[in-house]
Amino acid sequence: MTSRQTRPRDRADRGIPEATVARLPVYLRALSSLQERGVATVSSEELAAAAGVNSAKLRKDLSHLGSYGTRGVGYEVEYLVYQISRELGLTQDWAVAIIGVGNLGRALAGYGGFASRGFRVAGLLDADEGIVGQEISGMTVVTIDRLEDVIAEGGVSIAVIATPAGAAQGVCDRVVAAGVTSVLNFAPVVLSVPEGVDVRKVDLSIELQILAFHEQRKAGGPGDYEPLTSGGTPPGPTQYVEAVAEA
Amino acid sequence: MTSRQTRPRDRADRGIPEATVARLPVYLRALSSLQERGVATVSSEELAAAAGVNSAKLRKDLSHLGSYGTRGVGYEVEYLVYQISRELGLTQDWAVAIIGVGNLGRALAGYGGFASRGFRVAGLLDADEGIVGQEISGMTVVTIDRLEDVIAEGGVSIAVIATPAGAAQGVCDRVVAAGVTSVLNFAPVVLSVPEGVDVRKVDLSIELQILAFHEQRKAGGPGDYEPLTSGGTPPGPTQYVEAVAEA
DNA sequence: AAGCCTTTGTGAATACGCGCACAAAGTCAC
DNA sequence: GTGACTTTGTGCGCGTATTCACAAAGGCTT
Repeated sequence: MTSRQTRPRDRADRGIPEATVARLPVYLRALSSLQERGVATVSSEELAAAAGVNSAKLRKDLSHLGSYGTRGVGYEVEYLVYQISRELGLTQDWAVAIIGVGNLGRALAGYGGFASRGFRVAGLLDADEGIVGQEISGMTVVTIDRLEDVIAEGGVSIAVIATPAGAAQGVCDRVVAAGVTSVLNFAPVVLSVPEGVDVRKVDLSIELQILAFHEQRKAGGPGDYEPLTSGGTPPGPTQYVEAVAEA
Repeated sequence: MTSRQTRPRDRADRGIPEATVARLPVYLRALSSLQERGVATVSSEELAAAAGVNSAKLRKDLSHLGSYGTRGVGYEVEYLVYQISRELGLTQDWAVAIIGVGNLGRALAGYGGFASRGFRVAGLLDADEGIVGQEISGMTVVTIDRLEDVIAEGGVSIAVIATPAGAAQGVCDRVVAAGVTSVLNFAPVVLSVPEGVDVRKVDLSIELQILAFHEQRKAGGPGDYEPLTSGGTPPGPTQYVEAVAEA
């Protein structure tokens, strides 16, 4: 799961609910796919199926952008693509800096989904001098020392943090000080940022843990194992791992 | 953002709300960090701050697991770590197969957060014969032809799909047929699966698009650009890209 | 042992999101 | 031009999530 850390409330948001915003990219993807197949018009029912959502929800989401459908017919694919892109701000291009060029940073640098949506990688930065200077996906890795320069010169407004956990907060502080107001964080830490800065987090192991929870449920649930002290107070310094084996 | 595709409703869930489940891994991470620093006891206020949530929410979340706190004192870190781990099913270990060993698959294979949470990578698979046989993070990449074998022999119950979009649904069908009931999908497509199978999706470009939306808002919003035909009906086959330049 | 102080656990109020179901609006056939 | 049919846009009710605020519970000091 990913979560927003900042802006718990902000309903001067031009009225578009956060839940809707989160789904617009999904609709956009489905629409692009239809467009490639030469489909000109689509009904809410069809598009909803392609996006994996309820059709009433889809219509309500789209209604927040304005009335772009034709009753009895559906939505014009190309027009809708444009309207959603515009609403999401994808008609302008965004410069992003990727900080941390480990395995994940490399994967991100080569990810095609960025360029195709108007995101331009303005810099790859790393602290490891062994990596600095390497060529990754056609870009040369720059030393972290030049972070502020890269942000200023590239007009970077979004930073992607793919560093180890320990380095993330420090990097975050620096990019924010350099004027970045949106951060996509892959490091497994909760970043703290000043008011007005948006942070979104992607955490691979959290997703797996949520799946494990449901998987366990299907298999019978943790109820198989009784609570240690039935009902009661936390015991002293016990090895809880042993307790599992014992049950 | 990541989203659940299946199980829109399932309130025989032992009563633990989905929103709570999604936060438990975050608490667990914060607690582990405290544990490393040798902290024995933590108040809901402190832990909530570390996890980036409201303290009342934290307490209510934890109350769903039972009463593991001591009034006037707080929660015993080690005990809470154990209880959350147990609830999430992390006290047993889970075998996962990673399908698709591109940049992202490689990053996932080397991700330390898996092993430390009880997730064991039982196989790396790819369709590209040029990659099959390579050694990645101490594992040999196996051909996708042996997918069913790897799943059966490794006792895999969770599949991680990191293939190109076009291959994802096919791979998904195969892993489900082979008995996998939880799928973590990194491919930019909506997977369709039978009832009873959980799918979670992680989409890097969606996260960026959501950030772009908020970033645009801060900068003045898309209202700068007027709707094309003010108020009205979708026009014919126009180049909307031009329309932006014109505004 | 009594009282003060801290912190939990939860009732109650509020906000939010979802999906049904239907009226309004438009198309298409004849 | 008229009527039947399709599909949008949305009012409404329901369940879930979030937050506040406080009583109950326990520890600690004297």
